[in-house]
Amino acid sequence: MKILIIEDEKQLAKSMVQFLKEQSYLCEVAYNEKDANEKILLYDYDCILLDISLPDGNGLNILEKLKASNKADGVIIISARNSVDDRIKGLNLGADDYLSKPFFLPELNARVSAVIRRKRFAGSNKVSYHEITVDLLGKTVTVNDTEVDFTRKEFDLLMFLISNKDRVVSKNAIAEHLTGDDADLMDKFDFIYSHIKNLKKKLAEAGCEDYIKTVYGLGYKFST
Amino acid sequence: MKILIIEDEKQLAKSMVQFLKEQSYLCEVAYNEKDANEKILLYDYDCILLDISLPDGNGLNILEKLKASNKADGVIIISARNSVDDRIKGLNLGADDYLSKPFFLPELNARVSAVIRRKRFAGSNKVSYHEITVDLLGKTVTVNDTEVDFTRKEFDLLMFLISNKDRVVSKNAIAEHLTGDDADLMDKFDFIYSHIKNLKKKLAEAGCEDYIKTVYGLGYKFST
DNA sequence: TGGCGAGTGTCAACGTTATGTCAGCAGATG
DNA sequence: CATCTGCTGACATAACGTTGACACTCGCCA
Repeated sequence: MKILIIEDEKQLAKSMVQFLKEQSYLCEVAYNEKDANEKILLYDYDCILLDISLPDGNGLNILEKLKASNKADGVIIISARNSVDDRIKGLNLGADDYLSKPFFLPELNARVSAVIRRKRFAGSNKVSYHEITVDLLGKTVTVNDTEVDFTRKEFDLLMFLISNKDRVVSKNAIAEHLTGDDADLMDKFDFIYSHIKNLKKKLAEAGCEDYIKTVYGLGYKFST
Repeated sequence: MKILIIEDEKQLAKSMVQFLKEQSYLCEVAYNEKDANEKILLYDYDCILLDISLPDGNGLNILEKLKASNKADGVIIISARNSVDDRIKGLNLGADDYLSKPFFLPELNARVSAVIRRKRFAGSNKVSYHEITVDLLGKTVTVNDTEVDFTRKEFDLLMFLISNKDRVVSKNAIAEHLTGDDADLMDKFDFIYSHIKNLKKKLAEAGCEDYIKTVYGLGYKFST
């Protein structure tokens, strides 16, 4: 189990490392954004402890990058107790959890192991549904062994629907998922209608009709 | 999405309910352990907000019971800032998250939706009653393996009746449940007659007659 | 740099569905 | 029987979803 600690307070970072090592985790530390980005490229961590308030840039930037490359899973945000907004932004950006400074080390441990436990059940890089296969890493979709082109938003939307197959996803959830956290878009659903429309169209052209069902008053559901 | 709030400070409970209702969650409140245990038996909640320090017994008891009956998933512990030990105990007992008092309501919301989002990946959520099966996530109802279409209100109503099976539910309770908190509708029952009528009709068409019984002067009862 | 084009979000008009209201009738109650 | 409660179908309308056309943005390449 490998953990990345992104934290500029060296003393704190040190004691975290020491403590987590005792729990037999492998730890690496990044003291700034640049450092962190490099490490993230090099290795897939099981858990990332991210201090939101770094000196050389907001930690949210890192989180955004993580999310963009589908690695935001397993991130625990660490923040000063008063920056509630950042924490909420972080959670909405896909962070798994957060911890307020100052915290107790046993608490850190409880959270880290909870996150790792959770990630185990997350699964692989390909998601299939009948004749549709989505490759998360390659960002491609194949229907009956033919590759179909989707734009990025369409891809994200399809992903989101498929990974929630047989469940109704609310438009709120979709908006949240597609925009990250663009407050302006959160309560406007027109753009969702647009994407749903395009997605349905492309799927239909590929021979997949009626997979996306609208659930009146609630949202959409991917099912047969 | 249904949330149970276990909290003895009535004023706080009230503002939580108000806020969460705005986010379109259905809320119920229990002010003490006894009350809480009863409600937990009656319904599967999507999320339980549990104040650890209740007057009539430690909230951890409730959590232990929840865990014993496999319902600890989705519990968010609420505790006074200083009782760190309780929080750690809670997390180790399987609670999903915690929140320190005092907290900001948007933070509550972020955590609740995170917990619910997480639960989505746990597996489907179904409730059965004889030949009727209700899929809460898929928002579908199957009767003898045939899917039956219900509108949202009908679905909610059916859910409410089933989750109170064998008990008389007053029209007041139904109105409260269906409208959220629309004061205009609270004392008008015509719309309930309407929904009951439609519900009965659709159930009858699917082969389920006489499940919904009228209790003159009191309300309705779902039973065989 | 400036212009092109795909990708995204906005909008208005329209079709669809759900939901509450009502008036009158039916059934229960005492 | 008088009264109160509940049932029903028809209806208005508000909420919702769909569509196509369009405007804006942003990366890309000349």
